[in-house]
Amino acid sequence: MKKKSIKDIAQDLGLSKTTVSFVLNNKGDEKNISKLTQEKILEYVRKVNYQPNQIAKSLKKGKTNTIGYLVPDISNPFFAKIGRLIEDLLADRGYHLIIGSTDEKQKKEDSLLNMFVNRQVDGIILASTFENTGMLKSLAAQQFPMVFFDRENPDFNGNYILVENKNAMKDAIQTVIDKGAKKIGLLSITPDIYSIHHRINGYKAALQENSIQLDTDLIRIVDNQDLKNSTLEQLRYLMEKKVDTVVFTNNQVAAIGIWIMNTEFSNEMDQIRFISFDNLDLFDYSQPKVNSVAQPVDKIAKYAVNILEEVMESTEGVSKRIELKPKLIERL
Amino acid sequence: MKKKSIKDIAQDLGLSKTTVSFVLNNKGDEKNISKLTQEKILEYVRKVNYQPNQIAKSLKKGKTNTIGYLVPDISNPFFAKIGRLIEDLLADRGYHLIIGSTDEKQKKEDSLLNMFVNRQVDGIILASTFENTGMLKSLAAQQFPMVFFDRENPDFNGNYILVENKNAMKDAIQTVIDKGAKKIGLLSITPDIYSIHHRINGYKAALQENSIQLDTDLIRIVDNQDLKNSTLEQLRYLMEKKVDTVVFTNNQVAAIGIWIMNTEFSNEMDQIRFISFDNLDLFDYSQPKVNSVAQPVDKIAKYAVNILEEVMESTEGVSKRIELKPKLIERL
DNA sequence: TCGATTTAGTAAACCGTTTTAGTAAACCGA
DNA sequence: TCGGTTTACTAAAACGGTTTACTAAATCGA
Repeated sequence: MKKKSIKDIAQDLGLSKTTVSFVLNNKGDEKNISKLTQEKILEYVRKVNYQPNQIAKSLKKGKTNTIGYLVPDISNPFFAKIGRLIEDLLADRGYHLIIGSTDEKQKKEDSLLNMFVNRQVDGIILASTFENTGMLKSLAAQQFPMVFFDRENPDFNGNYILVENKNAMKDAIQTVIDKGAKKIGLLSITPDIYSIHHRINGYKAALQENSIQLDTDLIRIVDNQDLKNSTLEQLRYLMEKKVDTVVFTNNQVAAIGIWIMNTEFSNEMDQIRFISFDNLDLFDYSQPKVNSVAQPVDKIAKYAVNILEEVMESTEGVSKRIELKPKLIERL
Repeated sequence: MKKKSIKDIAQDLGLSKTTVSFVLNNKGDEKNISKLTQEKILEYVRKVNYQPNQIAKSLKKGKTNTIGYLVPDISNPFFAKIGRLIEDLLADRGYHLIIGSTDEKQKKEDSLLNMFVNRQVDGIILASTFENTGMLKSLAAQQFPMVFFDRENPDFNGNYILVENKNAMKDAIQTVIDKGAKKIGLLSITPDIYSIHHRINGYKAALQENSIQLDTDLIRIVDNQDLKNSTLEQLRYLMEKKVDTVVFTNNQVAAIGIWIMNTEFSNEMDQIRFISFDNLDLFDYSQPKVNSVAQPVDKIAKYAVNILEEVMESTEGVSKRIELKPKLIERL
């Protein structure tokens, strides 16, 4: 018994496809289909458990009720959590999520964006690398519904859900300076990412406000291609320089960094303070204690979905920029 | 400049849709389209950056190149990680992932499965709750390509990628018994989940093999609806009973459990050993040390994709059951 | 040079919906 | 009883591709 289509149902009942379609879309009354016929159709449909083919529907309507979620890595707890929140918010509105992880690679990002568009997604929520934005520019030119989060490209007009990276980082660092920190090292992935760039600016601002001489040697960038070894190397450098504080600019370096501290430099741990942008569950357990900046993931998800919805509905281009305040969690 | 369709291209070039379609699908030579015409089409297509409408393609071909990924919670690190691995494996084969989180709720699971089917996904990879499997049974009856992982329903014939829950749990508990553990408590989410059930059986088997009297009072089940408070309550009970070891049956209870231990029972921590099924990053940092059972996520993903591919290609029903060995990580 | 074959294409049906533009019959008021 | 309105429905086009079944012209072998 293969799947029934509207055509089959119409045939079985001696009616036209049109009539069946009207009734199934609750337009029976509006279109003057008799109660009797309506009931007949609905009952039959129930009986054979008819399920409409969404693909056919999408083709005709030009709407797939699918949203693309494009992030560097869906298994990164930050992106996974926001993904889940967005999933729930969208499900209530009848949308579902198709995912793509870019690994911060521009080529992957382009090809995934292309994939999304070919699949006729109704909108995209994304944390873009903003490298070589050809594809994005073309989408923006067509007014394709998109909402960016986590990262910004100021040259690029669009909808942004961001957090106050600079200020939050500055405040976080102030907490350790208040406790006597003098030599503060920083460990980061590439500052090409806009949010990271701003966090580093926050670091610099904190030093300046406290009249601590900036030593650019203490800003260590790890190699994304070889995160583990590179982090070890850079941490070793900071340890040799006898820093009293290590600042991580995102959860990725923080997780690996603390793991390496625990395994390689466990005897120096108690002299050092840690700060991380992004909160991780493990900070609630980790030896050493870490002061962290927790991003307001619920709000990010909520704004992203709301604004995307707005963009999809409006005809003229929407362009909003929302900057949320992260929460500082002090554990030191 | 709106999107060009094959029809537009054919018109622009004074050719038929058929010819254009043949060339775009690399059937030019096979279908005897002249090199000249082929080149003309390809060049024009490149120039206007034509992108085929996948929805139309899917409708005609009855194939969407989309796989459903159905799990209790995509933001659970275990499911997020496997999701990411599957995403990559499938991307190589031209497939993409649409996701759904069930929160272990049968109703959500059913409606998401339904959604997947309506959207004509080509296959589903899922960790099912196996509660009230009406929808699943009907899918299985239609030979719908599905691969289950993490959970099993022995009444239910299908493809399973599992881990040796019972043995792995037994071995993990043996490590603490060898170090002198006598009174071992267990904290778990509902044992209705098959994998959890087996892990608890492993616990029982370990006690039996070591002639430790099973005290069912030390098996504490937390309330899924109110995880935090319930875990606190159950841990308090175990502390009062003066257990020397606490066993967590999955990452969820482990994460919350250890957090509560750290905050509420920090002074009793050093007398207690911990075991967790599922490894978490935080175990590499956490005070106390935790012996954990790490699931072979790479293998799970690889097998899931390979077998799903096999099922999708074969006409007669495939039914495989693969049981993988988890890795015991000793930190105590 | 003639019939067969090859070359280079095309028209139209189809996938499963939605939607526009109808129509035939019943009803209704004057 | 006749024209208009309402009721209850339908045929066919459309969405954007793929595929089957054709055809006209060129080429080829004997």
